[in-house]
Formats: sequence, C-alpha cells, structure tokens
Amino acid sequence: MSATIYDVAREAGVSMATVSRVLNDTAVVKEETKKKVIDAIAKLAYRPNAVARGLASKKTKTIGVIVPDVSATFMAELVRGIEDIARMYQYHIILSNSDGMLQRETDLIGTMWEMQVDGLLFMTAELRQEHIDTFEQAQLPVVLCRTDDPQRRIPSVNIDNRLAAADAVNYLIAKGNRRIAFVSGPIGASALADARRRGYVDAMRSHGLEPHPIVAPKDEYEGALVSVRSQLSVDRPEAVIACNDELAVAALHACQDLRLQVPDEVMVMAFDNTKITHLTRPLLTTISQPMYDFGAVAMRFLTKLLGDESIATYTVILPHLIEENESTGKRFN
Amino acid sequence: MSATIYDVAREAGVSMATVSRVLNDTAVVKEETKKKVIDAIAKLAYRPNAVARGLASKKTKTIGVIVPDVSATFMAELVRGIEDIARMYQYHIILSNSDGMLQRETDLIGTMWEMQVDGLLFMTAELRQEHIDTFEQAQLPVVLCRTDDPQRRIPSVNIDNRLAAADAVNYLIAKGNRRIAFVSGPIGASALADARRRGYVDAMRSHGLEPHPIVAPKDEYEGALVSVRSQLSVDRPEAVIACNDELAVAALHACQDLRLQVPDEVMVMAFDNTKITHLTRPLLTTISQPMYDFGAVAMRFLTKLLGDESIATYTVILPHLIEENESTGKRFN
DNA sequence: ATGAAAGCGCTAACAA
DNA sequence: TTGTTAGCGCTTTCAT
Repeated sequence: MSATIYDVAREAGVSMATVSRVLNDTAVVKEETKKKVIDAIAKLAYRPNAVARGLASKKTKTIGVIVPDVSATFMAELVRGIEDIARMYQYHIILSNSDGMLQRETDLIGTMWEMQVDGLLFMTAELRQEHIDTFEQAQLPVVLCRTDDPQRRIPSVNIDNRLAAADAVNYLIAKGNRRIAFVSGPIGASALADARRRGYVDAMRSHGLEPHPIVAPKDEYEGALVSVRSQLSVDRPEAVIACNDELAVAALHACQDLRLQVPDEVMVMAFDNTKITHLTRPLLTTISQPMYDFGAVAMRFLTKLLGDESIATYTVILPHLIEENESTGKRFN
Repeated sequence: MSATIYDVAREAGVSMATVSRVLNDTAVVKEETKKKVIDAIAKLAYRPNAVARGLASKKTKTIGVIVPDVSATFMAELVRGIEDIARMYQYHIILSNSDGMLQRETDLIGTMWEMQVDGLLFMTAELRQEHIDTFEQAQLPVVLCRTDDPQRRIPSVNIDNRLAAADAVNYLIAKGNRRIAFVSGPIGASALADARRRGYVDAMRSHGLEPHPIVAPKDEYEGALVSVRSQLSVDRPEAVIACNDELAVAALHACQDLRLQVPDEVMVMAFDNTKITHLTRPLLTTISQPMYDFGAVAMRFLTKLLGDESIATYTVILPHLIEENESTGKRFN
C-alpha cells in the first residue's frame, strides 16, 4: 500500500493540514517545517491521490474531449493541440469518440459529468438543440472546437468557412479561371461542408459566374474520384476546389486519370492542409486550417473559463491562410 | 447542486446502502424496493459521482494511454482501437503524449498513478530499464502496445518486425529483384526501425545478396527524398523497401523525380499501411500493420489483466500482411 | 433483504 | 504559523 498524506504528516511530525499546505502552496508555512515535510515526502516517495483530492476539492483537473473520430488525420492534430495546452495548465484529458452519433454524444456528455471533468471540449459536424440541452443539464463549461454555434450560445473556436471558400474562389479568379468547380460530399451531411459550399456559391455569383458544384456520394476518396472523373469528361472546368484534402487528392487523381495536366489545364485547390497535401505530385495548394491551433486555442479558452480569467469574446475566429503550391501554379495573370 | 446517493435513498425511503446495491447490482434486492429506487433515481435525474466511487472502491474505470504523439497518423488509429474496446468494457482513457522523451514518459507514468488509473497502455520507440523501474514503482498493470520487450518482462502486443521485413525481401526476390535497397531513418533511433533493418539485412544475406541500406538523416519525408534521390543516381537498385509509409512516398517521389518508372524500373514497397499509401500514384504495395488491432488487442489484454481472467501468453504477436498493389506490379517471376 | 456506520485520502473552514 | 475537525459521495463490512 502506498503512503498517504497522513503518513507524511506523522513522518514529518506535523499535521496533515500542514502537509496539504506545502503540497498546494495554499498558505504560508515556516521554511523549517516546510523542509521537514518535503523531506518526509521524498523519503516515503509520497504522491498525492488525485481522486481523493478531486472528491474533497471538487476539481479534478481533467477535461473531457469528445471528437467524432480521432483517427481522422486532422482530428489527431487537433487533439494534440489540446493535450499540449492542457499539460501546460496541469490538466489531463479524457478522450472519447462519438462517431458523430447524436445518441452517443449526449451519452458521453453525461458520463463526462459522472467523471467530474472540470470542463468539456466538444467537436461535432453540426450543433443541435439536443447538444445544447445536454450541456445545460450537465452544467459543464464547454468550448466548441472546429464547430460553429450559429446562435452563439456556446463559446467556440473555428475559422470562417464561408469566407475561406470565397477566398479560394477569388484566388483562382485572380489566376485567370472562370469555370471553377467545387467538390464536396453530400449536401446537408455536415454544417461545415455546407458553409464552404455556400461561400463558394456566393463568391461565384458575386463575380457573375455560374457555380459548378460536384457532389460526391460520400465524403471520401473513392466516391469523389469517380464523381469528379465523370464530371470532368462531360464538362471540363478550369479549376476545382475541394471541400477537404482527401477530396482534393481525388480530384487531382481524376485529372491525372483523364490525362489532364495539373495545373496547366486544370488547377486543383485543397481545403484543410493536412499532411497529405505534401505527399502528392504536384503539391497541392490549400486553404490551410490551423488544426493544431483549434485544439490549443480552445483548450486555452477553457482554462480561462475555468480560472475565471476575463474573456473578450465567446466566438473565436482563427485566421485561415492560402498555402500556395504547385497545383495552382502560373497561368494568366 | 446535483443529487447524491443520499438524496435518492431518502426519496425512495430506503438506506443509501440499498441504493448502492441496485446501482452496482452487488446483492439481491427485493423487486419492489428496487423499483422504488429506480423511480427515485429517474425522478432526481441522479448520476453517480465517479470520483467518489473511485475513492471508495479504489477502482476508477480509467486507463492511462501514453503515446509518443497522437498526431502521427497510425498512432491515432491505434488510439481509436484502444478507445473502442475500452468503451466496450466501460473504461475511459486518459491520453498523454510523451514525444518519446524518457523524462516525460516516466513523469507521465507517475501522474497516471496519481490519477489512480486502473492500468496503463504504453507505447515507446524503445523500452528502457528506466521504464521498467517506473512501472514497478507505480505498481500498475501495464501492456505494451506496438512496443517490444525483448526480455519479455512486460506483456506486449506487436508484430514480428524482423519477419515482416524478411517477408518483404522474399516477396521482392520472387518478383525477380536482386538489388534491393532499404530506406530508413538514422540507425539506433528506434528499436522498431532497427528490427526491420535487421530483418532486411539477414534476409538478403541468407539469399546470398548484398544489402543496400539507405539511411536518411531523419525519419521523415524531406530528408528521405533527398537521400534516396542521391543514392538512386549513383547506384540504381531494382527495388526499394521503405521502413514506413512516409519514407515510401519519399522513395516513390525520388524515383519519379529521376524519371524512373515505378514499378517497371524500380519497385517500391512501403511499411505500415496507413491511409497515405492509398493516396499515391501508383498505389503502394505495403507490409500492412494492424494499427487499429494493436490498440484493440492491447486494451482487451489489459481488461483481462484487470479482471483476473486467465491469459495464455504475455507476448502477443499479431499477423502482418502484404497488401499487394501497383508499385510492385508484374516483372519477371 | 436491508440498514448503520466506518472509512477511502484528501481539502478547507475554523480555532488556537 | 499550525492543528483539529468536518465533510466530499460513495463502497463495504457487519449487524439485524
């Protein structure tokens, strides 16, 4: 059996309260007694029991992280960002995957409460009223991460996806393109994808151009490859914007399968800037999303909420960036 | 404030002990009183406090997961495997990144103890005596995941990396190759990479062939691209095996940069089978590692350890597989 | 089948 | 500056 605070107190010849004080630096302790305590701790190799501490103090120094799926490339980077900042503030993270299923999400919020997490970082494709209700019921501080709350009820960290898509359109127009297509998964499947598609459509229209949406049957490589390939053979655009990196690789390969030169004949632009954009030939130009920062900033945000530091805004918009690369090189302009 | 077990007891007109009994199904309770308790729980929307439960029972139903870096693609899949099985057995996971730094690893094992995790899943590039000592000191059940203990002191789940590398060599020889190179990061940086390199060297020698190791300055794309490119222009092999998928993409691109046809002039073989092997042209043949299974099997193993189920062996070797694809198509044979 | 009561290892008033 | 004493919300003997 391991040593308790009581053992340390006895060993040091003081009361457990004093030990607790030096442990938490919660009151001034005479230098001399402090030393005795520290020696006793070292001698017994004492380590405080975080569970007991959590019960007594009602703070567990853990935060719950609910993601659709860590194994999605960018989610892992995001989680890494969370964990780095969490460690910096002495928090631990309890990680759970929801697979984007509403039932599982609300269940998880409940069990996170049971675990007495101090706060919650929540990611989902589309925030629903059920989520909000469950947050309320659990009475937990929550920060949304790469997830929008259109009504701004819950603090969130995200980029402006509509603006980002519009920027992509403007960038390609400046490069001399007019027929610009946009590949995405099914409509309505994800608020994020919808925002990007809307940004694209609006930007096209505002330039007096006709939008060319290409809708893949599913939000992944294979389906997109087929969709883009068949679309391209019917009606060839000068450029393609993909709703995410995986779809962009599909678009790129579709072009290559049809022996279309990228970027000379068709430019391809990706969205997110995960590692895979660096693993294609030609290298993909992308709208870069700060994955790591989503996590890091959201976690920092949460520490502020928990430490009653003042916060300026409840909706943090992170900057996006166009990472220019080979797949949109030269032409016109 | 939220309801406690005491509130439920009062509401149901029974003692808290009885409530605890129906909660944990730890003793027979009369059907009638059971119903009263269940109604009270529902009425008060009661949820047990896991921290209090953990303190009283000395079981927290949480397990610690220490990985070098979740944001490495295959680590995320592995963590997903862990979490799925953990959920199945009602465990939660506390995730931490060590960046492979020994000091941080041992610190983390310590804090995991403080958190009173029921067990530990540990991943590292090379198991050291310091790790073993810290495990012992923490008195925690540990399962190594994608990590070998050559002396078999700690339970582990892995593939046979030497054998896998040898299989790759044999496969390529059967395809008609004799000059086969092997790209990896610096020697001695990772036990895993070393095992694969050794498997390669031994297999080559056993066929009376000269090994052609190519050592990249770092275990990542850029360096490997340069190393392979310069090597290929000096001394062209018929095939290249890469120590992991990222290096394989580098090797592939090195060939393409030098206008060498893959697979006709040079075959390329990858190792691990992460998503990126599906995103290249030509598609890469890989030695497939069961990433998800590493996590899932290790977690299941741990539940057995914790639930005193009997276990057959302490060293689980998972099967690897050759996923044949375009980058090693045709030739000879 | 149920209840009473003693902890689990700590924090946090309140005293001294 | 230090010690005493209640809890925190639950599990778990031990009685009944």
